[in-house]
Amino acid sequence: MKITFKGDYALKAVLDLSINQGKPQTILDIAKRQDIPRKFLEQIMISLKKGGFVKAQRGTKGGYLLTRSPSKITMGEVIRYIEGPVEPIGCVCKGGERTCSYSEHCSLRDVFDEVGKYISKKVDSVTFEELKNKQMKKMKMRGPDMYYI
Amino acid sequence: MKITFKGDYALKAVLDLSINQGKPQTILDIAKRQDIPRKFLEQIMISLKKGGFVKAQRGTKGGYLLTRSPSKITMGEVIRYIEGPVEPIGCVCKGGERTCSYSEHCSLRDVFDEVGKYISKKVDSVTFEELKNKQMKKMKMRGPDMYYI
DNA sequence: TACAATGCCTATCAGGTTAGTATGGATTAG
DNA sequence: CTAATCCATACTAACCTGATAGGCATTGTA
Repeated sequence: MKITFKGDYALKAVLDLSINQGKPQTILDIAKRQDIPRKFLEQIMISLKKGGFVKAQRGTKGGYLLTRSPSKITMGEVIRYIEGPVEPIGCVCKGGERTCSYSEHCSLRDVFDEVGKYISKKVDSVTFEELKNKQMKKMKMRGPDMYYI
Repeated sequence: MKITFKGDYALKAVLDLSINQGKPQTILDIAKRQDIPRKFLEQIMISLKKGGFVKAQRGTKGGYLLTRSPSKITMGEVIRYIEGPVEPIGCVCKGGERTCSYSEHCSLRDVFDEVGKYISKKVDSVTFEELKNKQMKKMKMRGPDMYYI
C-alpha cells in the first residue's frame, strides 16, 4: 500500500462529506477546509463520483453528497478505487497485472502475502462512520460544522 | 510498502547468497538463477555493497559474499535500504521527506500508523536465515546447490 | 607479464506516474 | 439571464522505473 496525495485527498474528501452531511458541499468548501488544490480536487471528486462514493448536484447551491451512509463506506473501498490494490505486491504495474515474480514456492512471497492480508483486513474493516466519530471526538465537535483535519 | 522489481531483485539476491554461502557468487550466477537482467543486477549489487549487506571480491574467481550471517540480516533492513520506508505514509517523496499531510489529530492517520507499525514489526522480524530454511525445505534441498526461486 | 574474468562506475533512455494547471463547456437556482 | 457550480479534456514539469551501453579497475592464473 502506498498512499499518494491523490489518495490522501480522496480520503479526506470523503471524511469531510461524512462529517458535513445534510447539505451539498462544494469543491471549494472541501478544498479550503482540507487544504487541497481546488482543480486537483475537482478531478478527484469526478473520480469518486464515477466510483459511486458521492453524487453531485450541479448549478447554484450545488455541491457533493455521499451516496450512502458513512457506515457503509470503508477506507479500503476508497483506497482501492483511487490507488489500486493495497497489497505490497501486485500493485506495481498499471492495473496490477504484474504476474508476480515470486513463484508459489518462494519464502519471500509468503511474508508479503501475510502482510497483504493484514492490510486488506485492516482497511476493509474501517468505516467512515468510525473515522467521523473519532475525528469529531478529537475535535470535541458536537455536530457537523467547519470541519478541518 | 511498495515492492518494485528492484527491491524484489535485491531480496532475491540476498536470499540467493544466503543459500549459496561459502564461495563467491558472481553476478552472472545470481542473475541466471534468479532470472534477473544482468546489468540491472550489477547496479543493485553495488547498492547492496554500499548498504553493507554484501562484499565483493574482484577479478577472476571473484563474486559476492554476505558480510554477515543470514541470521543477522532482516528483510526490513534490505527493503528499507533499497525502497525506502515501509510505512504507507512518508514514502511518497524521494528520501521520505514528506511532511505528512495528516495532522496529529487526524483519524485517518491513526489507521495508517497502525498499519505501518505492523508492517515494520513484521519485516524486521524475518531474517534471511529463516527465509533460507523455509526455502530449502520447500525445495527439499539438503545443502547449498543450484538454488532457483 | 599478459590476459581473461570479474566487479565498478557513469551515462543514457523510453515509458509511466505524480501532482498538479489551464481552458472552456454544461447545468441549474434564483 | 446570469452567476454559481460541476464536468471534461488537454497539457506539463518533475520524477520514478526498469532497464541498457560502454568503458575502467582489479585480480587470479597460465
